Amino acid sequence: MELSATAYVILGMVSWRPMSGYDIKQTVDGSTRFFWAASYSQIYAELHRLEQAGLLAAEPQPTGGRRRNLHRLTDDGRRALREWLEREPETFEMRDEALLKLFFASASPESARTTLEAKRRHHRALAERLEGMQRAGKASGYAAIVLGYGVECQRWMESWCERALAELPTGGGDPASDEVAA
Amino acid sequence: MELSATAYVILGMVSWRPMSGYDIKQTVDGSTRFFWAASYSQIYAELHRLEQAGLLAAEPQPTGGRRRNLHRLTDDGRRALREWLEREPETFEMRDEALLKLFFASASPESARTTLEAKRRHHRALAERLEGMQRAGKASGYAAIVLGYGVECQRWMESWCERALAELPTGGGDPASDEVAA
DNA sequence: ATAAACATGTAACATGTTACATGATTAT
DNA sequence: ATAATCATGTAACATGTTACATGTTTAT
Repeated sequence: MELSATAYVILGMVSWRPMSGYDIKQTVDGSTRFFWAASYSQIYAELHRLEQAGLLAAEPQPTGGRRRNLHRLTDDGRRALREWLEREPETFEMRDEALLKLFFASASPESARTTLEAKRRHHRALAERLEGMQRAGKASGYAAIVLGYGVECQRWMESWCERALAELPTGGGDPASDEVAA
Repeated sequence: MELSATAYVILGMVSWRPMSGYDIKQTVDGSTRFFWAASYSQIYAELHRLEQAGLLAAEPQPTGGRRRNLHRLTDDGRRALREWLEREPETFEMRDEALLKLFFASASPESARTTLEAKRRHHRALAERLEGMQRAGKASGYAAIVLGYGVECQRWMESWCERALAELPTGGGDPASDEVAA
């Protein structure tokens, strides 16, 4: 049975404690979002699929008249999570529009500087947000290790932008004619 | 008129020189692939759309009986590319399955080490490939700047994995109980 | 001869986002 | 009262991948 990586995000989250779909979304937004996002529609759809596959069990826990389903791992679910953890990670993707713009900047050399400045601001803002989470003691254990990665990675990217800006030729000139050999 | 970022990859590529769809795919695979990938189906579909929108013009250039279309930027196409370059970059995404596995490693603590080792190997291999491209003088100008980013970024990630491995508690113990506050 | 590379496309599928739709509870 | 938050879903759309389909030219 093939599961999407997003399914494993859900299995991993409920391995900590039983959660509702809403809880999962909040926790994803406050943690894995920076290296693995998920929307409500995806979460609720996966939740139903995992239920049907017997990897999760739902317990209705209404608060007054407001319905709520608490999802918990079944034994099969815990086994599936462990098997996934023990397989080699496959997906590593980056989509960085700023890098793309810098790559093609020869079509508008003045854009290189503003693109790099925007990228630097982006990484700084994200780094500060993640540092705030560290200071607030939001994460512990492996989650804290990954949070540390996030902070350092964003700071590295920010400082790279600073270095690149310093090395950029002033006056809008081209850093040698640009091209990639096919 | 809203264009996808992949459309701008195509506009950017043909801004260097007229190319066929096949050329574009080869060049993407040898360059932007690491921060912006594109498949043949996407490229040919976008090519038709850009043609229809008047941003590209196709020139049939068959080699004997083998058909081939050379695509070049129109004035509108060059304008669209420049306008895009001058707008703020928006998309910055990472999908890192290794980080996800590390994040949930408390469900199988022995997996943390093997996940980190796999991630380290991945970054090293990619860094070496990109360094090979640098040595081969594959890129110049802005493309070379971006290639430098790729190399340094992969090396940074590799060295982070080494540090994390060194700090990982031996014997499969948990680095404090893990959790993220909602 | 044969394989690799050149060249263009379609169809089916998978994944993921945004907008829409609904309704309850809690805080101001 | 009213807004924010909790809570669950559907529908339409956008994006992107893989497999399939076809045929030519060049290198071995």
